[in-house]
Amino acid sequence: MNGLCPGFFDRDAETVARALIGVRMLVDGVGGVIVETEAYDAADPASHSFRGERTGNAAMFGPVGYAYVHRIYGLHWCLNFVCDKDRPGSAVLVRALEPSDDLETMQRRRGLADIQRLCAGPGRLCQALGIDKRLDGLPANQAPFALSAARGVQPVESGARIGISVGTETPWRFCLAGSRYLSRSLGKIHAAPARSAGV
DNA sequence: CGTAAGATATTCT
DNA sequence: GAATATCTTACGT
Repeated sequence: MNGLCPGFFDRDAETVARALIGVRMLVDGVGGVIVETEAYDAADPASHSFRGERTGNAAMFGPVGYAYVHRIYGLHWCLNFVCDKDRPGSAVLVRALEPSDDLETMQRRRGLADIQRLCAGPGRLCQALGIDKRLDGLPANQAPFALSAARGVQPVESGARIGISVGTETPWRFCLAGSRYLSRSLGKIHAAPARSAGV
């Protein structure tokens, strides 16, 4: 069952990113409460949709409410939900959640006992929940996904996004205020470390 | 707490 | 063939 209202993902990326804070997300019964998200849209140079539709990001231009899963740095998975039915190419990246359901499975997959860091980051979250390419293009309101609405209004703080080299001035990162399960605390982000790959 | 290094799928030239 | 990337972990201070 899905506790989110029908038009939840119809709205713009910023609104959806904010609304996702406090939502409980499970994949095959494993997961927790979302505490950190980031918004992206087609006008955003940091977004995968910025250069238009390409092979691999088709889900981002598909119907809203679907998952867009991709690999980053060749090693880690990232989970997004497509949103904004009037502006194709918008999505919300799920960056961190507070583990609550089936902790043992997540700890086993991560090989880590520390609850605070189990899902504190996009790659960690995906590893803990077993998210991979199989889930790319699947609807968020069907198995294995299970999303249930947040209880009441959540205190949300916004700040600069992480891990991108452009568009860093857009404060489209959203966190549950005071949560201990964030990937990084707000305000402590030193601007664009960026490129340094090869020597 | 900060800086540095690692390792690979996908995309572009 | 080369460059890029919505990170993570490890280690030095």
